[in-house]
Amino acid sequence: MKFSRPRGTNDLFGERMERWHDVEGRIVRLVRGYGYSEIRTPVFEMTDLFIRAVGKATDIVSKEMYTFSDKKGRSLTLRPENTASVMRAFLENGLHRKGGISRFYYMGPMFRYDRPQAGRYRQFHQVGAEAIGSSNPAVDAEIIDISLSIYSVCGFPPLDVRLNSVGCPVCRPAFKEILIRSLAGYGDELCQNCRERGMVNPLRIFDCKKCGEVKKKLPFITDHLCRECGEHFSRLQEILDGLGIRYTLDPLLVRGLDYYTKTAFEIIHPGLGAQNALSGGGRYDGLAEDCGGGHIPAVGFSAGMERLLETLPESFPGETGDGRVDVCIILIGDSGSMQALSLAGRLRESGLSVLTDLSGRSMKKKLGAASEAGAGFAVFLGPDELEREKATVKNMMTGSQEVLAFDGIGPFIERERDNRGE
RNA sequence: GUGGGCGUAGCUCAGGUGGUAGAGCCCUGGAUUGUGGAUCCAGUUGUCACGGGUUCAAAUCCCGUCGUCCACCCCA
Repeated sequence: MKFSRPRGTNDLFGERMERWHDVEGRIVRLVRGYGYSEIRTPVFEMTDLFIRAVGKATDIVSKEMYTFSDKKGRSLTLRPENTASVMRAFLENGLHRKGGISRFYYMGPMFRYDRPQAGRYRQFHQVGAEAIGSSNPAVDAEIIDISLSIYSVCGFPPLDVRLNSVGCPVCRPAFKEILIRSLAGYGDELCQNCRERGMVNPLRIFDCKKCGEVKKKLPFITDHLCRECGEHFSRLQEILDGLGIRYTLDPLLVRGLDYYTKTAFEIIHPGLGAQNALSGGGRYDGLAEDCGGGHIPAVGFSAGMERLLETLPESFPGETGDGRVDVCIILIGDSGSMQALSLAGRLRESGLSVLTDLSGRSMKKKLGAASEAGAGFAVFLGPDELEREKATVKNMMTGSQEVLAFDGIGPFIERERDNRGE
């Protein structure tokens, strides 16, 4: 084979594709139940949007973007995440003028140039939701509630939410100062990497897996939040408590995108290996302004589809399973293709899903394939039938069969299925 | 970007210390001339990832490349 798929991408088909659809369907029903409507934004945007929104110094922007120039020399980038696009679309379409809270969900491919690994791909898929236009911590709670429910509707046992507040432009810079001062005392104990990034973004040290000992001794941002952030955070916890939503406070939790303010959360799963985050999200009250809009507070989350599918529990209540095809029309002999297709069309009009087998293989193979496709009925069309303008209909369950005129096949199948109480 | 394991049939994998490739599943045909899920019989399937080197001889040893998996890192 001359061509292979680009590194870190996947071909989706067969059972996996079916399960994907099933999961997507459940999630869509769920979020629509919360009043969220779908938004689809382009898979590529002007590069500057991501630089401004996600942050120049983040790993995503500095080394993971698929950036290219179009024929007019404009710099475009395949979206590494979707929140920036949703905010851009929100502002560009003047949706801020509608007032109230705008609630959107999205699903689709994202692109990051990373070394592929368990649960990490260069093209991966996210489903997420954004609630734009409110600073009420109750909306944060709604978002956390939804992101947890995604897993419960897919049959997951209750998962752990790690929760933190990352402050805002008022308190975070002050905390950074405190942190940097504190870090100075532990210079030799930090790993090489952390010593370097300590200058650029000291908060990221909390992400490091090696510097565990030092992390415990550092000050926590939650002890240094400004009045507004502190109140928001404690109010959120009250609401979550009241709703019975369980969470674990994690003062070490930080987010890798610069736009986050106040609430930050992550849902993790132990079965994923190193890439253990199933979903993550938080508040981004400054993003609208970064994108050239006014002050518009917002919260959202995003979940990785591949990671969800890879950890889907055995108990996943899969949809009906078999029976995807109602009827298989089996042509016998080498004439009559047209009649077979025409009959299939008629049956489809009556609402049945129909597969045709016009291959020259053996009867045994054709019936076997029909059975595997889950067909409840096989319709034989051979020289005898064609001559009499009839077809033999076989009930695959009972094995009984009858010769019927073309017009009678649809009603017959319906009757047979009713008898079975379907 | 760094490190390690692995690349043999469509799939899962055998192929001690070098001698030109195998099994199961799948697929196809038959036993059953136009009737499935079982059984039995027969058959097809390969640039042994790619390129180079060592050798009379390489799937096997060496080097490189690519892919894949895992970890670092990062994050969904």
